[in-house]
Amino acid sequence: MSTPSPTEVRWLSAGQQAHWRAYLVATARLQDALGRQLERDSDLSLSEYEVLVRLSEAPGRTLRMSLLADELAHSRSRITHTVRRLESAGLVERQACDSDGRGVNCHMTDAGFARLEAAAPGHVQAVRAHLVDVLTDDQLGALGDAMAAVRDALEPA
Amino acid sequence: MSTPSPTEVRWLSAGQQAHWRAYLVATARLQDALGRQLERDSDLSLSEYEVLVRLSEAPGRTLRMSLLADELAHSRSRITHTVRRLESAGLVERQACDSDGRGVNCHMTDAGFARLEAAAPGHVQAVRAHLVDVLTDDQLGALGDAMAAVRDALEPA
DNA sequence: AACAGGTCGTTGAGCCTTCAACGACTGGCC
DNA sequence: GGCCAGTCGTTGAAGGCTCAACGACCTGTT
Repeated sequence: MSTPSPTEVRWLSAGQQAHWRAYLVATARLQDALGRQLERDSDLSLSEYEVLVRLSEAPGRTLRMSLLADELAHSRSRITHTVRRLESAGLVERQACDSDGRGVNCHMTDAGFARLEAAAPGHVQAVRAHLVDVLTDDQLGALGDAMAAVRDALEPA
Repeated sequence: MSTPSPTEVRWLSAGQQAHWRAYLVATARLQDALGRQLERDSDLSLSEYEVLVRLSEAPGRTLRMSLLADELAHSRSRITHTVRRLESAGLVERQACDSDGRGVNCHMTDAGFARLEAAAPGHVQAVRAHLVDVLTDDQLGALGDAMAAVRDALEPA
């Protein structure tokens, strides 16, 4: 046989499909609720918040654009746009990268840190209310392990 | 005490945070990969695909707009826009709703069904490759149960 | 030293979603 | 019957993300 026969489609079982759809709906509702809470209480989008969190943990509160993109699994273009908004809000500033002329360092300002400090409690509270406190410790652990496997299987090839 | 003291913030433990972030990154990568596959192979967005799937399962391949919105956890406005695109592609058509003068029924055309049949194998294959086949049955079950709990806790209040 | 291929970050157009406002209709209540 | 609050679906503007293309820079090769 020169042509490999188009193998039969392996559909999902009823159970698998139910799990998959639970994931889809829950994810949609979760992102909606969290984004809405942040926007309402802190005037930040989820993307902006995530960028601020990573910067707050980085040495010197500074991270290269490409690292931000990789860690958050966002496109470079998306990071550029998000950082531009953060910069025009005074929460972040760009600096040239010493070691690489192409690179751009993103540095969190004091105003940015203060904004994050103000936003974090409400966000964490929402993550608890809608996810962490809804699950048992074992459930959250299993969820995390499964998603870690998915994440690792989807290494940016 | 008339004013309830602002209770201390209950931050996430290191483990909880790791699980939460695994979820965030995996979700971002997963939606990216699935959306890209559908767009590339079938010229459909994920939203459009989801609408077609629900219609294909409905009696008469017809569903009210509000039901579509609720089942998919999408806003009504979003459903309107998605259906408008599907309609102008000839995959769907709108009909008045007999029982409710406000309602609009969305009916899947034969072309729509054919388009879904063509798109489904590749999509299912991608869901398998990136999620189902990456996990054990138990892991997928645990993931589904956890997400079902999250979904139910986030009933559109 | 010059080049080729790759990476980094940006840009602007196009698409999708959100948001607020609206008209049409319904159902309960007086 | 008439009102009134609420639901349904739509609309258009605004905002965020994707995509393709680009200039600048780096690295290894010759």
